[in-house]
Amino acid sequence: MENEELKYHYKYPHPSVTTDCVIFGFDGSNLKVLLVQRGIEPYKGRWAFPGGFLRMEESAEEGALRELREETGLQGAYIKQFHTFSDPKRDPRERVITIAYYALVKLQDVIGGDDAAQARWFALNEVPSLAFDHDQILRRAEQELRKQIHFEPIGFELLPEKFTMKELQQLYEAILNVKFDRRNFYNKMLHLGILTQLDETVKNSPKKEAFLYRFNPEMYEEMKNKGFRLEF
Amino acid sequence: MENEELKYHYKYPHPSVTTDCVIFGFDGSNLKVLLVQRGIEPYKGRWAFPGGFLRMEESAEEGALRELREETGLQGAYIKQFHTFSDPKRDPRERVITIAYYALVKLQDVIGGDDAAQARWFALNEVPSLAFDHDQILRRAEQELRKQIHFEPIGFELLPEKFTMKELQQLYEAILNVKFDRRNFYNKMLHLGILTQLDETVKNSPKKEAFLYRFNPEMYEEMKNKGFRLEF
DNA sequence: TCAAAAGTGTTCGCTATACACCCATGG
DNA sequence: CCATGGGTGTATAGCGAACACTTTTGA
Repeated sequence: MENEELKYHYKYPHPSVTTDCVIFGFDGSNLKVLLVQRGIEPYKGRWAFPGGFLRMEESAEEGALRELREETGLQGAYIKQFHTFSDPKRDPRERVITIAYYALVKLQDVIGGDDAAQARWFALNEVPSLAFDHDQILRRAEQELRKQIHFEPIGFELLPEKFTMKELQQLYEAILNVKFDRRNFYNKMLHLGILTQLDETVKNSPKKEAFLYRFNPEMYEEMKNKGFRLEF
Repeated sequence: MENEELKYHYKYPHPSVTTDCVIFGFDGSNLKVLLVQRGIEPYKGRWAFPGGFLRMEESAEEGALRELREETGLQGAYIKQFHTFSDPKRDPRERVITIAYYALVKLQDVIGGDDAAQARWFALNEVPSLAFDHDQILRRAEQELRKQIHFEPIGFELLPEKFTMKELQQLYEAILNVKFDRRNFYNKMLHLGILTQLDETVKNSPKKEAFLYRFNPEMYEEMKNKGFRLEF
């Protein structure tokens, strides 16, 4: 018998279970996703999301965080489970169910941290055709991110500690795929009370100096208890 | 060797995968969930959600629909996947990952359809302590249902074809756990344009006759394309 | 005839939107 | 000195929340 390595036995067939992680980043203007290039068949050479098999002693969330750490060096990023994909034919080799997460990371945290070569950031509108059903997973991730941002200021996970109002606006515009009036966006955000204006300013390149802001988590918690929604 | 029945072999350990279905119904006043009583250990005698092992040739959605049909006789109900629970210790016997769905059903469709005895409707505030991590699953299902109803008029899945405005209001109040001004609720719903007022009236029991309404899916589709949100 | 439930309308205030103005800086 | 970008303010319209009135029916 050829199967001496197959030492785990079950009465009924069991699927394999993986986690996949759609990693979103923001470069100041556009949303990006981090992809890795597959080195083996199937779909060798095609790009895909970082991910891998779930270990027996870890939860899906722990598994997703572990994969994230292994493939990008990121520790304790914000991740959110958004869907489990279970089409019996989604992997040509065997039955594989994947629990999909999206991660929101600060771009500068991961630049250089990736093992180069096989990992690359892609702008959302430049993503090539992906391995497996990852095209579908990406569409779903975008959709869920868009929904999520109506309820929680998760956008801040994508920005550096200090950021300008313009960057914040461009982030929201990139996620929601709309344009806002600059002045109305300023007013709305300031009146929400979840931003702290810093004394520092920065002149990114253009003409006038711009204030830096910081996200204020205490304020946010306070407002969430009173009940509030981020409207856009 | 004692394990002649264990005819499925793998190189690495595989978890079991199940689907569980939180079935919501509405009796005109309160939200209810359909539970089944466990006949075997572990948690024998405790109540739990209908569910079972996923077959290798079906997707999770197909599996959830199959379980729903087998346990309640319901065909083609509205179901929605909302979370996958993967705590390694959530089942004391072995590693079991469950893909959880909630179903919205019209109460009268299932009354009598259940195999009696071991299936029962519980009002949400009368649910006993459940088997496994099903308490947690229920809390999460309620939460996700509440979120979902802001984006889609899924409430109509819980109502009969024809319903009164009061019933619709009580449904929203039950899901969101708030109270609305009756007159404002009328105005808002009518102006939304997704209701069709019928000529028929009904006097449920009280004093005056009440109009019946029907949900208008075409209108809804049209409005969804233009972009709209159900606000509450 | 009175209380309860249902249908319709009115008013007020907030806020989202559209838009105007001033200031600072670099070419 | 002017074009560009950043910060702040104002007016209007629309909508949600609060509330009033009328009608019907059963006790």
